[in-house]
Amino acid sequence: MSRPPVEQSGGESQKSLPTPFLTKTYQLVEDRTVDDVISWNEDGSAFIVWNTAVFARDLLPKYFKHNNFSSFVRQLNTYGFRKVVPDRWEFSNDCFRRGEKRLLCDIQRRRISSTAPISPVSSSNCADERLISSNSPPATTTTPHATSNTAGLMDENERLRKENVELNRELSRMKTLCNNIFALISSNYTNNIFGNVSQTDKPLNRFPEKQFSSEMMIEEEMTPRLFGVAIGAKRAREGESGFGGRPGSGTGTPTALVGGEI
DNA sequence: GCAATTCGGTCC
DNA sequence: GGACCGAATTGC
Repeated sequence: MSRPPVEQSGGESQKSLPTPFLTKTYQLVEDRTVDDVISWNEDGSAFIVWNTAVFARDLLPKYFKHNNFSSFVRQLNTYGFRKVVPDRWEFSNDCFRRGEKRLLCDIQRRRISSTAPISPVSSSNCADERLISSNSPPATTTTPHATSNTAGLMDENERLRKENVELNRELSRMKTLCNNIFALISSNYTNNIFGNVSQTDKPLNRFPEKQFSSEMMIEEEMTPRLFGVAIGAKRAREGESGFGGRPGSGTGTPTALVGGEI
């Protein structure tokens, strides 16, 4: 573990070499022997400092000339890293990924105290991507520097278009899933409130008989809900005045349902 | 000259 | 209060 990295002085240098900070940080994250202190996240898109105290005390001095965690974080911010999870020290940069060390070359330190504005031509560099898009993934196999010309921009545009289609598809799936959840909750809730419909033949994982259309989804969205159940909406049943029971009193509480298999 | 480090400020 | 940034300082 933990030999301080050797500064690259030669090798493949048609690109600008990553700065020592980036290479050292990458080695730190890669070092499997300190995974309990700092490691990649599950998908390798970010790294996590699990123990900031140990990290600052034991690891920082080995790689840097200080043991100040806030200085380390300051450096990360300078290189465009973002803290991505509120309750833990997980930092992400689109060009800082497991197994993609060569992408480090595309991370650029933000200019400080210079009067020169950020170059508009090289705005596709990952370090500045936050100015444009906070979490778009890096270009896959094409060299990121190619995006500085028109063809590159068109490629990027096409890639984003495809990504957009895929995300819309995902959104649609999620809406359907949510709709099913609402329907399930509503069904169970109704059963609990109105009449003791025989519980024996109403297992929890039974999906409702009725199909939910997109119009119903819109209606659902327009209707105020409590725990996914529309409130203030007309009920088909007579003789009931609004909520007759307490939602929490039944077995169909949202937490119980959501916690289960859908 | 530039990167690294530190301190203090701003913003939400 | 946490996350991030600006600027001054330091060191190579």
